[in-house]
Amino acid sequence: MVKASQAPAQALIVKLESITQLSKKEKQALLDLQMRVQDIRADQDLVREGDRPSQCCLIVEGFACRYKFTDTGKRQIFAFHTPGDVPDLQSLHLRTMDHSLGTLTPSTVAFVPREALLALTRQHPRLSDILWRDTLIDAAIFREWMLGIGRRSAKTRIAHLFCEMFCRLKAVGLEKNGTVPLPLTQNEVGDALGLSTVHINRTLQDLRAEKLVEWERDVLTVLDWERLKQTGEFDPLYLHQDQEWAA
Amino acid sequence: MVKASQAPAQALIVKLESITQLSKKEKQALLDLQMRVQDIRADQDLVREGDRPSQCCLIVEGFACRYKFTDTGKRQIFAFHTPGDVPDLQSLHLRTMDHSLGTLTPSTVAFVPREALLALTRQHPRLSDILWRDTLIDAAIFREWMLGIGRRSAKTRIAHLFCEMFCRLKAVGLEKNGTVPLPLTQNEVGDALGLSTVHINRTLQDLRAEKLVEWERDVLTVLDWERLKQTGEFDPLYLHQDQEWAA
DNA sequence: CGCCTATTTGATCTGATTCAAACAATGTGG
DNA sequence: CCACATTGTTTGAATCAGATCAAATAGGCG
Repeated sequence: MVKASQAPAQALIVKLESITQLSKKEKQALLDLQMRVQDIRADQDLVREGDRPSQCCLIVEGFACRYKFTDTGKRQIFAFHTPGDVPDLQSLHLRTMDHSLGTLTPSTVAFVPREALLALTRQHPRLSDILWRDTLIDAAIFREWMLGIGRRSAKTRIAHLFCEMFCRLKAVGLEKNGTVPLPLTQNEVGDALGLSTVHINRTLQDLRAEKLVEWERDVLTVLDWERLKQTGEFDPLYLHQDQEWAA
Repeated sequence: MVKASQAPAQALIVKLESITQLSKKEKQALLDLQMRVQDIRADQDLVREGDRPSQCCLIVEGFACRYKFTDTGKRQIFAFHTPGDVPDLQSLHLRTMDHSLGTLTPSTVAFVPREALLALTRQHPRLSDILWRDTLIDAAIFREWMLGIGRRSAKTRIAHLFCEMFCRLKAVGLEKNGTVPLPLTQNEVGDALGLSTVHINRTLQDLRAEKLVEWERDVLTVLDWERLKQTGEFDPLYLHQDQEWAA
């Protein structure tokens, strides 16, 4: 039981340690965090626009995304989330959800009471800073996506997304010789990049033909990092993985 | 001297009080905040991508924006900022700027040392929460813009921006019978919405013809709020002006 | 095997871009 | 106070990146 309830916190620790070193005491505080772990099917909403959640979701395993629909029924995906992420950390300080959060694959999710997290920030100001920092990086990613959607070509956008996901997954130890898990459909990528599925498909064929990446059976393989980076106009600065000031 | 140095903090207080009530002590702490006030010309950068600022900017008067260029020289504006905003509050926890911040009009800006703000968050956890909350609202606005750029038509996007600016300016007391200051060029609006200046101009003519708004000499007049809201698919939820949980 | 979901292809259409130039407003120096 | 420069708005015409519609193919799985 103890073991089972600690694995989830461990995912969070790995994620936060990809940002900065944690003290023994801080790690223990995270391990002591009250949480309810649950396995969830693919394509299930964890929180919905309009909800007033009293808990936050920690992705332990699987992929999730945040999204919202237009009045005319078009979906925009704002972010993809991977193990260790707390996609709705904003619920700590914003009562009502202005968008939804759902799983993309079968996932393990740990629900942490808002009150418990709030108490954590009071008792550990440094952890508070790190969590704040995490939401700021989240925002930086939004901006970068915005730049892509608003000003970059389809090809650049897709290459950029691949670069980003590769870096982020690598940071939490999910990269394995040039390969990361990326269990998304072309439709989902389209909704994330503001493009139609058809156009994603065609552009993907370019990228493949140019031998920059392979993307099959939910696994992304980077064949030529340098050229992919260049094609995607990718500069990882905005991911703030440098760790400075995260102390 | 005292008076002059307090006016700037007052702008911040007004802004934060549009989010939640502040105690006397908290207000005093803000008034005591160390800051250097400066008048700045239009179109000047306050902070640049790559900078490692040791201070944050408080807009006391005027309009500013955050932006970034594509490798091919296209600009995306991420946000417009108005008096009371601290557009680069993220510098509190992210060392390197991943985008730039510049004035749009002649402005008065107060520079607050990062250390002073950091100390403030340590001494006043509730102010810390409110500032964190503010950065989360910032992120919510990014998401909404993303939704617009990715999935909405030009007309909807522009109408939406007008709605948002109207609400935000009203919240800080800058609305005057259906009118708010909006000193932007069509080119700037284009760069914010991911559209060309020409297309902005043509779409604006539609909006005008439909008698939804007037926008002349830097002043936006809303003629038909209900239909403007509807055209812009505008739901102010994402601005989180409700004040709940901001305590 | 047969169902369901995802990918791929083909053909056509369109919202928005681009390029180019005219026009209007505002400010500047002589 | 006017000529002129500068910046922003408006118009027109041609073009294009990406959307849409429709249908075929391919995988995965109970």
